[in-house]
Amino acid sequence: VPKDDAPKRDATVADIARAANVSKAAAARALGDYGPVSAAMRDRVLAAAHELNYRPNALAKSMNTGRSNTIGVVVGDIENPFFAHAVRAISDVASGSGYEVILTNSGEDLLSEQHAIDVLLDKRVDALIVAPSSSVNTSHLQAAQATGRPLILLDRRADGGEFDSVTVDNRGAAANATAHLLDQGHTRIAFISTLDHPVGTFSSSGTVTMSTVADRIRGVTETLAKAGVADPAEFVRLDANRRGVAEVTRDLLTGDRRATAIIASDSLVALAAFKTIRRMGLRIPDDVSLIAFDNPEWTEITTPPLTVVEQPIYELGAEAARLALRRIDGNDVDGRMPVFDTALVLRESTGPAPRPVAHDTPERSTRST
Amino acid sequence: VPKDDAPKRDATVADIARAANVSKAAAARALGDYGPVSAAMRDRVLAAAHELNYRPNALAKSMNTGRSNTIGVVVGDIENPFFAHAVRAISDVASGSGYEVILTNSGEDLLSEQHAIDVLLDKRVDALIVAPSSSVNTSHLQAAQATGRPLILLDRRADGGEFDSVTVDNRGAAANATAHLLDQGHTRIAFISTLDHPVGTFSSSGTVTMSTVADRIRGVTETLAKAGVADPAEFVRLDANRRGVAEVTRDLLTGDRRATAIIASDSLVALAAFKTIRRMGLRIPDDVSLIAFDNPEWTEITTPPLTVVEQPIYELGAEAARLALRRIDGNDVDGRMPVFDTALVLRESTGPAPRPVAHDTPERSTRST
DNA sequence: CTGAAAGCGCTTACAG
DNA sequence: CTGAAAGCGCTTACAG
Repeated sequence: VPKDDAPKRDATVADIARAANVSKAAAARALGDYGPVSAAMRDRVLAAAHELNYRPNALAKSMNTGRSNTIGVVVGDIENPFFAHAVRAISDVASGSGYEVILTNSGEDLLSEQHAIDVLLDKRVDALIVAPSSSVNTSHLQAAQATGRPLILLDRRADGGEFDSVTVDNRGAAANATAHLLDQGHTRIAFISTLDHPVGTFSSSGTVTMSTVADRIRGVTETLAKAGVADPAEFVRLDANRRGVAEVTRDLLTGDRRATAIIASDSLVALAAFKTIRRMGLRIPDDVSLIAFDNPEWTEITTPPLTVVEQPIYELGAEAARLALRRIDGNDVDGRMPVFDTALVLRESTGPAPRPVAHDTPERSTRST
Repeated sequence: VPKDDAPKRDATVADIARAANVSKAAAARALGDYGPVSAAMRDRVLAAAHELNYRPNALAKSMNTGRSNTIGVVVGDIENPFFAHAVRAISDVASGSGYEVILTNSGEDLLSEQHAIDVLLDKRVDALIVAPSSSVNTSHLQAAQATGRPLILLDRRADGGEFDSVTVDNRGAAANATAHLLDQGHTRIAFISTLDHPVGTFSSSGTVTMSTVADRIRGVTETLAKAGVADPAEFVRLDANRRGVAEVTRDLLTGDRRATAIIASDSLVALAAFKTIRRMGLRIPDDVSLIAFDNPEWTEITTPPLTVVEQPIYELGAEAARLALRRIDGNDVDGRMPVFDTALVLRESTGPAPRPVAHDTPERSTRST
């Protein structure tokens, strides 16, 4: 059997050194472009490297330098356009500085998130960007931070430590949306989110562990309370993940005390709610007003186009990446917790609240008085 | 200065061995769970590891084992729902087998793609899944394959080698869409794609380097030719990336010989075309029929809902990942080039071709009999 | 079952 | 500028 069969093994510096007839150290210097090498020697080494199809082993390099030029990212759901856009921004900034991104999906599950972070840490990523599924259960975040590697929270804050975070003013955003609806005469304003929340009516915001959602609920309920609405959290629904957005929407819009407006916590929820409203034969905004968090392009071409809360998603991701890079470089960061503003984009899915007359609803009338 | 300051350095097997008073080899065996260890020793080692917050260095492990438990993925654009969905599938399958995904965006740029592949190869990924931006310029793909690591092409084929690929029957899909339009009386059927193609009318399919697009063009033009349409490629437009979908759409729908139907090569193109058509004051499908490749949920809630070519995207990604894993395990694979079927989902954006009367078009009439 | 040694492919001091 | 040696943190044979 001839030995020039298949070159299964990758060429190494040693191979190059041998082929170029120089010491390993010299070959390594020429290849890695560090330390002094004579032009002649460099040429010989590079030629040999090219000849043998040399590819440096980044793993070996990382072991020595202690840096992997990699940023680990953990998001809730890559398929949510919000995260897709943010990840794109992170990738752009990272690769602009010679870093690669390892992406992981937590599915908004705490255990998956913990595992993902462990794996990324084991791979010795230089920094971690994570959208934590819980702002309460943060021992894994603290552990990650304890390794000394930079950790930046994306879109969500967390308790139990001094974490860098890049977020949006969710409370203000929700307050604005709510105020807009109040202006139009709405008081029965629903908020739908797809947390992995126990089925049932929302009781106190103390149980809401995702910071974005907690902030938005606060924005809604505070604004309603200030306007004199008796039970501001009456139409807050957080169990859309378990029950399905469709069912939650249907319930909200059926019965005696039905909601006249819905705020959807992301574009996916808005889409599902929109479909359900249509299927119920209700009109937007005549029967129900609808506001969506996030502003994907399709919200402009529905009938009617959607009123949305636009978030600076790309900036959010880009800033998280920049923060991470600065931390990696050991710089003490000033703006450790930037908070971006949102914009309420008024389109046609919001309108005056329907007059509170009992119209053609097929349910039995059970009003005492 | 006290030395119990900050434990900057990560704990290593050596540290654990020292703390547990055993040999490095024994500690390594207990930690790595390979080789024989007595229960007592294992307990002592594990306790020490826990105490010192030991995290195995996956880099070091990879150097020895030659496997990184990582799959490198290169897509054209993470923000395209097509790729987001496919990547999700890849992640699901990969993490189900203990693999992580390193994601890279090529922006459909050949140089970025080459660079991305180089970096991933240097990081010693165990396999590569790439959606090649060109099926002609494939030297980097051949080089990647020459390293011996599995390479699976996603969504697109490539010349110049025996590449595994997971694709869809694009020719058939386009043919079906075209036939449907022909049935409705359309003959001036446009196809719009956002390649980085030189501005100008499409001439011969030989210049189209992306296999999916080339296949779709073939599907359209062959079907038109078979139906007796004189110049089947007359309304093929591949320069939407440079000129913008809006401008291309406007041109197609203006003038004497205007298109009566448009096939959009992905949901992003469809969205832009839809907007433009509306802005022009044209009705869908009365004035123009529209078919989109891909079936994101929003296509159901536009007015009218879109007729789409649905691709089994998740299956595509999942199968690519499965193929990669099988290749990693050294199994010779049977179905090296699975081709999935698509489905034409009829909704309301396609209808009878408008009667060929000269209506209220504001341009000068320059027909010489 | 346990330990000492060599090696993975690089980089980092340190002498010539 | 050049080379020999040690080391990064593990795993892999190989003797006890």
